[in-house]
Amino acid sequence: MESVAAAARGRRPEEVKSAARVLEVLELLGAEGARLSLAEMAGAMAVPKSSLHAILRTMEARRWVDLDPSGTRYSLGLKALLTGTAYLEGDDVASLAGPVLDALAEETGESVHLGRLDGTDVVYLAKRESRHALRMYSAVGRRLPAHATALGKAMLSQYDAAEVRMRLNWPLERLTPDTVTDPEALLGQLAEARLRGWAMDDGENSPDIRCVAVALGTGQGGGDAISCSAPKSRMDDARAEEVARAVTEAAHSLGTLLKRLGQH
Amino acid sequence: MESVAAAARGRRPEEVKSAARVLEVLELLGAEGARLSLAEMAGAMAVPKSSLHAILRTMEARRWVDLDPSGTRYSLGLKALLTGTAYLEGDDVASLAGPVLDALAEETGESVHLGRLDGTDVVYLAKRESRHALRMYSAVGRRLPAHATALGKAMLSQYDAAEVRMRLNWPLERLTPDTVTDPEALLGQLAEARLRGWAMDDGENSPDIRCVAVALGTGQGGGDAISCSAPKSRMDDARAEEVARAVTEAAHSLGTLLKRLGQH
DNA sequence: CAACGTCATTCGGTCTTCTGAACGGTTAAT
DNA sequence: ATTAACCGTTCAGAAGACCGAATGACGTTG
Repeated sequence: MESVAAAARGRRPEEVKSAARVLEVLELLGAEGARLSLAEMAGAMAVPKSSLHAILRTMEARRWVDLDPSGTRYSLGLKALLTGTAYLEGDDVASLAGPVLDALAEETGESVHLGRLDGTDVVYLAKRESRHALRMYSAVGRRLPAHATALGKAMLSQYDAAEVRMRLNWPLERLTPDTVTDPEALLGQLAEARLRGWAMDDGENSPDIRCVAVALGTGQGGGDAISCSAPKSRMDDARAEEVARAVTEAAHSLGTLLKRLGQH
Repeated sequence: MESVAAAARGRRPEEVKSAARVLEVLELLGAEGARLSLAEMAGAMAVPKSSLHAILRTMEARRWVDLDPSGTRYSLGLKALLTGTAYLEGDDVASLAGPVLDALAEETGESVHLGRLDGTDVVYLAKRESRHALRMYSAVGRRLPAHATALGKAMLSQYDAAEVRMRLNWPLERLTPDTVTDPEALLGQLAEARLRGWAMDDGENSPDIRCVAVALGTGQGGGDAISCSAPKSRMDDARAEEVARAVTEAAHSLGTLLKRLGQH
């Protein structure tokens, strides 16, 4: 008894338990397709059913989660809609990026993304879909490990090797056979990206997709980057360089817009 | 002492306090522009600063809220992005509506919305912007009182008068000089909308904007509707009828898609 | 320069939530 | 029909969050 209490007292309770659990529920329902039962969620979160039950009732009363007609499966509720779009509206980069992304998507004809580095992950802030039938899957708000994406490598290449070693989670997670997991190989790619000004991903997070990305100059909050993705069949090396020029130009023009905004 | 405890015991604690507060924080930061200090939020929510402090620390650690460099103003964090888009992805209506809205926006050249009834409010699920320079402001996730929007009236017109009287909050809130707040006038408009198949809003939530809406046949979850909005200068009565035909057609084709999905 | 206003933050006693086991309901398989 | 395996839900003891006042750190104003 004593030892457990002492251990718990040792580290300050920096977290409010039920607050953290509310957030975990939202992350879980957001990540998985949704449609989870209370017992499934309790299992996934390693939380007693009875505790989660009270929390879900609170969330349901406020319409942050919905309950199936059957009363047994939870999904995100209508109130959850508000937060995502509100984040984007309040963000300078995301709200200025719209026209720039439109133009880049128009020029290249391929899928275009704006991403932000968050810890070891890249988060998609905005996208424009390719007009081709064959295109990559992605969604605003979704995360991928930074080391396996062009966006992530473009942003990581702004830091020096020591900093990169500290920021990433070693060993690196493997998503496809082509994911770069060797530290030296990754640092080599980052150095190369720094020199030439753009980064590339060659089937490292989804097979058959190649992607080219350029970081925005503004080091604001860890960094943002713009990318352009296409199936390998439409992105050979020559085409990649061509696309890289267009992406660089887009990143530069967005960077200029942001600087102008910063000076009022 | 006893009386307070007894009163508290009388009603079951249906809500987990800190869970509810987390949600309130998200709603507050989502609704206001954001950038609120701890003291401001504590004031707005009628919660002690010290209690809110612990909750905000939890939310910040998990990146659901961000703290200014100055360390004194909170805004929504990156994790908040996930929920909104995930809700839309998991929703059959919203995910099927894309092409239908595209076509309607193309055909009319005006702003087009998909909305859902939630209590007394309409929530925007998706939008397509007008190609005209002069256009209405709106955002996915935002709410407006149902009685002051074409979308809301289209959905309310599916219920009978008694049900409508129960569902709305009386007296009706006034948003503009033209907002209909008289019960009989509103019920009259709903009856008219039911007969002709579409509802109209004439500057009732934003001055100078007219809007035409049609409910989807599927009574699924309170109801959804599609609308088309334009400044009065581009939407006289004749044009409104023309637009109503196009919106009706779009609503019908989306309804058909949904029925097909329902039958597998 | 000092006094003030505002801000986030800490601290211990009290009250709430959390918890694990038991309950009643529904569906599926035997 | 009976069993079994889920589901959500309840309850009283135990653990932890909540609260108000006091503190420290700013930046601003007189």
